[in-house]
Amino acid sequence: MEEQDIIRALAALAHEIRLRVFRALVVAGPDGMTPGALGEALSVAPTTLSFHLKELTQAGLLLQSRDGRHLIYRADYARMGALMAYLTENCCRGTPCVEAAPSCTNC
Amino acid sequence: MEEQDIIRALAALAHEIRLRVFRALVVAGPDGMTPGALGEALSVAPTTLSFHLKELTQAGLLLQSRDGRHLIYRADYARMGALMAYLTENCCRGTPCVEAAPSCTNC
DNA sequence: TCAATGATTCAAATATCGTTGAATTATGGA
DNA sequence: TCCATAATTCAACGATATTTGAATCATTGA
Repeated sequence: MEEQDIIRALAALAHEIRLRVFRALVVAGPDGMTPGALGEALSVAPTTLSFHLKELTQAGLLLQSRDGRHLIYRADYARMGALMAYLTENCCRGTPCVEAAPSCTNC
Repeated sequence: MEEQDIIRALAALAHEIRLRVFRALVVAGPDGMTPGALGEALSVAPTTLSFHLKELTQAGLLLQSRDGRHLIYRADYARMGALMAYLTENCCRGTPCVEAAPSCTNC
């Protein structure tokens, strides 16, 4: 991932609705969720949700597919992994960082 | 870290200048850097840099101290670690995530 | 105390982001 | 084909964020 891709992904996640949408989809797993289900679960208007789903998708964090008249959004785990790797790469160059991020070992 | 803290930190990092400033300070380590040195290294005007340093500091990602007439900024590794932990916490709930983020094991 | 240096704050202009309702596209079933 | 459903796109408005030069604050050394 290039610097601009990282910035785009960070910007996409740096919004209350989008962060909640992304987390909901991470929890939902491979089955993903429809905009209708997400909108109901998070109490977000269809138009507003559509705008944010587009932002997340264009940032590369979500994958979209269709099932009949439903669209299905899923978290792109590989992309999230790449973002984590980029941040971790810089985070772990110095000694203090290793001590400060012990949770990384959970992976 | 609360959701709002996470959003603030992500928003702070989601900007070209601020991401470069933060990375420069991570590389600089405990000694930190002055705004003058950062401005020269990254070719950013003093006023603009000051604005972004304030953003990063208020987001909790930087620590500020004074040495004579120089200010010294340092990356807050603990905060960065907490941010990584929050993202990792959600990232690692499902199986796909573990496979997608192998670099986490470098920590 | 005064001048010089390092850095920030302020105010104004520009650019970008976020929300909303109305209109539009896509699909499935009668 | 026609209607209902699921979701998006469009346009306009208001809210935020970013940049810039001028002014201000803090500190050191003469």
